[in-house]
Amino acid sequence: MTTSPRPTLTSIARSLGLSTATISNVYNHPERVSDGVRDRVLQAAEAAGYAGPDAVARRFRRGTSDTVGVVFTDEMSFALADPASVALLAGLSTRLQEARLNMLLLPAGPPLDDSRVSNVMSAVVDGFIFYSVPEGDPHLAAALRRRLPTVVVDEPRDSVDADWVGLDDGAAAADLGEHLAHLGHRNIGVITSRLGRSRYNGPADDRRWSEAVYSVQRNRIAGLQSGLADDGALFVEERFENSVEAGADALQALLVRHPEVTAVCCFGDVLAIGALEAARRSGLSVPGDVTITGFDDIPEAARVGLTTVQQPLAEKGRVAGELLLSHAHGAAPRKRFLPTSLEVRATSGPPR
Amino acid sequence: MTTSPRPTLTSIARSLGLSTATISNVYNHPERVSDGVRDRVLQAAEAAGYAGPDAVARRFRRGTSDTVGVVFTDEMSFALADPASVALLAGLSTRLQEARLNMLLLPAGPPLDDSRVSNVMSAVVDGFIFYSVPEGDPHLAAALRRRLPTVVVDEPRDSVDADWVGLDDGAAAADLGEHLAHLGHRNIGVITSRLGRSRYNGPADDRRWSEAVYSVQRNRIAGLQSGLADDGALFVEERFENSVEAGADALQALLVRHPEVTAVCCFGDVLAIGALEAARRSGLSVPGDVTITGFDDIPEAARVGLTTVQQPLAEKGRVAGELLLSHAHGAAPRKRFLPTSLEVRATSGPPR
DNA sequence: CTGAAAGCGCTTACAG
DNA sequence: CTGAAAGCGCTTACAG
Repeated sequence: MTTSPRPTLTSIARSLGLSTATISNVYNHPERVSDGVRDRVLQAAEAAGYAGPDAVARRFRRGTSDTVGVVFTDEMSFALADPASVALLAGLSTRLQEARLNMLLLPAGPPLDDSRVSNVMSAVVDGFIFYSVPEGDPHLAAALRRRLPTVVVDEPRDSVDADWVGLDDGAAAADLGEHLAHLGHRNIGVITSRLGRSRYNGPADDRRWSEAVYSVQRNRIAGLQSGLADDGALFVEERFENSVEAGADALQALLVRHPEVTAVCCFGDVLAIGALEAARRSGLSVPGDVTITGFDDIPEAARVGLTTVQQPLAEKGRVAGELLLSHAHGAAPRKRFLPTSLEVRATSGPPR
Repeated sequence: MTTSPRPTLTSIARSLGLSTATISNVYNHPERVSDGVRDRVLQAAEAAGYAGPDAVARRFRRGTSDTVGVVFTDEMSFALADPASVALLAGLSTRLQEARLNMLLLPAGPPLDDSRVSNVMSAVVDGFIFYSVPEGDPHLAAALRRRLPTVVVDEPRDSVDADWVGLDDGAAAADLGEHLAHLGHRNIGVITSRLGRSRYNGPADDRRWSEAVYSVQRNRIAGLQSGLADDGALFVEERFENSVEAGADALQALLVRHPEVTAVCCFGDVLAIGALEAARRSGLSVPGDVTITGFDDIPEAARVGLTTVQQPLAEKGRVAGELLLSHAHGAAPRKRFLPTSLEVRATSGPPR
């Protein structure tokens, strides 16, 4: 409205013939200021359109941001499309809100456009949560270089000098493998989201495995294998995206390529729900014609009767927040394993 | 590791006998610096554990934050529990990411603890998105006072001098009312999330309506009423939370209180999915015994065959971002209505 | 209760 | 290609 330059604490002080310290006190320590002065200041501020001390300047002066950066692998809209990551976020937000910290969402973005600059370097935060980024992620490296408290969720687990929370994916997958072996399955399909950095959809051959940078998937495959009887065989179908559509598509491809498959493990409930849809559309009965299992146990899993590996999603977020808040500089990295459990429901059964 | 004070641009400059301008240039305009100097600086920085110019100071100096604050009604974990708001967030993030802006999540939080301070006042942002906050929300008022570009999504629509994007809720609900009237329904139950600020679960009586501060719900009720034949009657059940559990619970209560009800409109798919569950558990067939409809059209709605009002959720987020980015100071507030459509699926039919 | 002054860490014209 | 210097808007001891 006014065309005069934006009002500042200094300009208010000058216009009133007061010191900046007094104006500052009106906003930060009102009890140190006399009522008369306070009212005059507030009134003048109102008139000048001054909404209080500038947020950036105050943060700068204070040296703290009361904000935590949350970094996802690539586009945020992908992360938000999976109820599993959203549940994690919800748990994290609960813990951070208790500490009156805000969450800054930082998409790690596609590679790095200009070689050196990451969002992460310029983010105004007091710490970072990294959610499931690949090994050797440059954003994570950048965060670590800033020497801000940093917690990694899920992956990478071992290759990084930071606190970590996640699952024993190998053991969880082994349980699942045993369940399937007991039911009598020998030829098992696997639907996994991306193993490597490059966009690829198709069967995961040795080359894909050799460039795999997502350790969670690697550990699950190894676990499955170990949980199956010795004669169990795994046929892995990879999709770049973790979506219902990708799951549906992958199931089709898998059954065409490997008709001998009697059970399909999806490394995420969202993929499994897609697989279930595809099976239904193809007229296949589940688990009669094919057993389908998931991972995560999102709310919809129970509603559709999906057999899945339950993991405490919100709790994982809460623990991530806790690790961040209790971070001690220079301490050895802490690794927190959360329990999983196999939820056997209606989509798994013996092969025909 | 080092116990020396945290390195700064100035300390690096001094240790190298260079000016701060040169160090700054190494990070911000590397092409202006000779290779030799750049290498020396980078090496010294590495050795000193200097990760580049301090984010807060740089933001302060630049006067911009490259960040947008997103404000929800109360706890963030509630917002994240509804796929509808998550889809909105995803759409918003898409648009903001294009503009290389980050998202800061700001829970509006329970009332205000200390009377004057809102998260919103101290948030380091260049603008705000408010998502579905009640009329007279103090956080929204605080944001407006900061004179930062602000966009309101859904509500409040009219009482606020800010850009807005949302639906014609009245018209959408009227369509739904007509659909139900055509099918032959006369006694319609409604399940709505909170109407007022106070925590209340039960039938929405006149007192509740008189203190209603969420205009979306008011408009939907009015629309439903107008879409129904003159002899149509509405029985409204209110729940404070917008969750599957609340929907299930509300359906039970509604059918006990009003056995004459043959159709139930839920003002959110999440509530509807809960209602569907409750109906199934009670052995009621849908739509044979009771018609159930939703609102939003989240992905799960199609999968369970829910008749619902479709709204373009991600698009709404994208438009919100667009309005924010194209905000012109002092311009008249813009109001963008997005189209809705009635998706008639399997959960609605004629009463028996 | 109020004020004078330093300084948080940086970037940006500008001069050389 | 490099440097000297101003200044972004604020808060905090400290003195009075």
